[in-house]
Amino acid sequence: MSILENLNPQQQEAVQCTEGPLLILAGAGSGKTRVLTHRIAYLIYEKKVYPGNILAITFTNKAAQEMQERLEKLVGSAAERLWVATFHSTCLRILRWEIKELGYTSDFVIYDEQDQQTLLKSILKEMNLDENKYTPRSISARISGYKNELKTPDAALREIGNSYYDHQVINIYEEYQKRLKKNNALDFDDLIMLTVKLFKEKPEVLAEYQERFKYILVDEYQDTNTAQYMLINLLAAKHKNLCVVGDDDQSIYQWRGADIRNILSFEEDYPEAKVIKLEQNYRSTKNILGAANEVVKNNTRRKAKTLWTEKEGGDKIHYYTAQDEVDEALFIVRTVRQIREEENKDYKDFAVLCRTTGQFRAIEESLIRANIPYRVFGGTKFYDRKEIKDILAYLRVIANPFDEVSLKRIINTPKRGIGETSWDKLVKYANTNGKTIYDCMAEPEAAGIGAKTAAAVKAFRKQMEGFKELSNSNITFLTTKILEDTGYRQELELEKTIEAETRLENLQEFLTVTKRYDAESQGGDLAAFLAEISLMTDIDNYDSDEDAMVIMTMHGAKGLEFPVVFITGMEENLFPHSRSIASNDPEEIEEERRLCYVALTRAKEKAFLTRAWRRSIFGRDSFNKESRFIGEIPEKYLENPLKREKAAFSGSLLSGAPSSVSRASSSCSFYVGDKVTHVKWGQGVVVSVKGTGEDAEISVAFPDQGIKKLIAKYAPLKKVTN
DNA sequence: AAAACGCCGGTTTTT
DNA sequence: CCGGCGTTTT
Repeated sequence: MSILENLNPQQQEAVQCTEGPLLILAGAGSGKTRVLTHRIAYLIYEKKVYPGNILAITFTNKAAQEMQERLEKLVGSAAERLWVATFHSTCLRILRWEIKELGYTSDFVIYDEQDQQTLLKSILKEMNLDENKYTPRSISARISGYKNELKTPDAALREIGNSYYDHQVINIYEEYQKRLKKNNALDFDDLIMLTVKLFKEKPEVLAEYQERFKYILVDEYQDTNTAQYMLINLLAAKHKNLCVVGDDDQSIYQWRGADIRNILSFEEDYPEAKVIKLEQNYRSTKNILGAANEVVKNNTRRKAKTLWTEKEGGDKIHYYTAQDEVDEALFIVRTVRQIREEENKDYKDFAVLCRTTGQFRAIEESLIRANIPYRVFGGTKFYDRKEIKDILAYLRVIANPFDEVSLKRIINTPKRGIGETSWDKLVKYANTNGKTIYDCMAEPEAAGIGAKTAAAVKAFRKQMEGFKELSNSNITFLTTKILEDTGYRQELELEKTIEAETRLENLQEFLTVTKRYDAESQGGDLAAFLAEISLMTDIDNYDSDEDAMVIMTMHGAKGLEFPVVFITGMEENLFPHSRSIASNDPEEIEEERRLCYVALTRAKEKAFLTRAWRRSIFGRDSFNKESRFIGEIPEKYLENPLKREKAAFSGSLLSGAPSSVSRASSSCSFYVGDKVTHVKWGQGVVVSVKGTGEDAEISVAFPDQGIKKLIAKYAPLKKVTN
C-alpha cells in the first residue's frame, strides 16, 4: 500500500481511520498536511470515495493552495473534483448557488474592511452620531464579534446591560445590516454567518450539502470561531465523518474570535471520537524545537504534550542586538550572504518574520540596496490599491447597481463636478422616497440638484448604462473600455509623476488578471469574477519556484517552513505587542507566546532572533527592553548568552545598549514595565518610553483610565518599588 | 467644487 | 512617518 509508505504508525492510523469523528492533535512540523493529503488519497483509492464528496477546509488561501498542489501530485486529475478551500471561499461558493433563499441575489458583492468603514461612516452621519465617539473601526470590530458568534442585532440586544453606548452600537449594527442587504452586499463575516443561517432555515438545502460532503476535513481547527464551528458541525451532522486537525499551542487568532474550546471539547461534542496525537517533529533541529517547547511551556492553559525530534542538535538559536532597525536589516543582509556562500542555499530558503507589517519597510529597503530578491506577503495588498479599487468599483456597479459604496467611490472619479453635496442630496432623496440611488440618478433634478451638476450625473449614468450592455462580454474588454471612456487612464497619463506611472502599471497588471480569468472561463460572469477577486490575496499570485527571500508576518507564516528563519523585533511592546501588555489580560500575553512558538517552529535548521536597541516607530524613537520571550529560552539553546541583557530593570538604559551609543540621561528615568503611581490616576504600568531624559514621553496604562501619555518632567509620577 | 494646507489621531495580527 | 479629515483658499 504505497499510500501508507513513509508514514509513522500514528500517521498511518490517522490516514486509515476514515469513518466517524476523528481529532488529530498535531504538533508543529509533525506532518499534518501530509496526513491530510494522504488521508484524502486513501479515501479515494482504498475506500473508493468519489472525490466530489470530500471537503477539505483550510484557514488561509495559501494553505488551500498548497494542499491542492500536493493532492494533484498524489491523486492526479481526481484532485480537480475535490473541494479544497478556505471557510470563506467554501461559503462563497455555496451562497452563489443558494443565496436567493435568503432574499439576496446571486450577483452580490463582497465588502472588504474599507468598504465596511465607508458604509459605517455614512450610517453614522445619517444617525447623527459622532465619528470620534463611535469610531468606525471599533464599531466594525464589535459587529464582527457579534457575527462571529452568530448573533443578530436582536440576539445581541438581549444580552447586554443598559449601557447607552452598547445600545447605540447595536442600533448601528442593525442599520448596517439593513444597508448591506439593500446594497446586495455581504461582508466577510456574513459569508459564514449567512451560510449557517441558510442551513438552519432551510433544512432541505442543508440535507443536500450533507449528502454531498460525506467526508469533511478541517485544518487548523484551533482557529475556528463559533460561526465556523457551527458550519462544520451542521455539515457533518449526518455522516459524522469529520476529521479535524489542530494544535492548541498554535492558536493565534483568538483576537479574531477563534474559540479554543472548539478543539478542547471535541471529545465532548463527539463522545465516540477517536483521538490521535502526532508528537514527532520532522522539521526542526533539537535546539530549535527545544527552545520553542520551553517558551510555550510558560503558558498555563494548554494540553500537555511534548514534541520530539530525531534530528541532530544543529545550530543553537542565534541572537543579535542591533542598534536600530536599519542595523537589524543589515545584519540580515550580512547573514544571508554569508550562509549562502558557506552552505550553498537559495534565497528562497530564508524568511524574515515580523510581528507587525510596519517593520517591513526597513528590511525591504536594505534588501533592495543589497540586491537581494524578496517577496512580501501581507501589508498593502494589490487589490487594496486605490486604482485597483477604483476600477473594481466600476465593475461592481455594473454588476450590481445597488452597491452604494462603490457608486460613491466612482461617481466623481475621475472628476465630473459631482461633489459631496450632490451625493448627499441623492442619498437623502433616495432614502426618503424608497428608491435606489442609481435610479434617482436618472432624474437628479428631483433631488434638488442644480442643472449643471444634474447634466453631469445623467451623463455618468448613461455611460454606466452603456457599460452594462457590455457586461456579458469578456472582462478584459469591458475593463479597457471603462479605462478609456471615462478618461481614467488619460488622467493618469497626463499626470506624468512616478506615482501615476506605478498606478498605470498596476492597472496593466490588473488586466493580466482579467485576461487569465477570461481565458479560464469562457464568457464573462462578472459577478463571479468579482466575488472571487474579493477573497484573493497576493499569495494567489505567488510563484513558489521563484528564488526570492520571503518577508511576512508571523501570523502569515503559520503552516509554512523555511531552512533559515529570522525572527525580528524581539522587544517588549513590539513582541509581545504593547496592546497585549496593556490589556492586563494574561490570556493575551499567552497568545503572543503561542505566536512566538509558531514563529520558532517555522525554522528547520537555523533560527535568528534579532532585536533593536532603538527603533523608530511612527517617526519617533522608542527604546524597548528585550522581549521576555528571549529570557524564556534556556541558555543551553542560545548561541551567545553573554550578549544578553540583564533581565534586571535596575540599571540605566545604557545597560542594554551597544557600546557605541552613549547618550542617555540618568535622571528621572522610567522604563517599560515599571510600576508607577500617578497622583490622580493611581497605579499603572509604563507601556512605552519615547525619547530620553526629562523630555521623554511616557505612556502609562492605568487600569481604569486606559493609556495616558505623559512628559517625564511634568508628570506627577512615582515609581513603585517591589 | 476642488485644491492646498495643517491638524490631530491612531496605528497588531487576516479572510 | 503616513493618511485621513476639517479648514481655508482659489
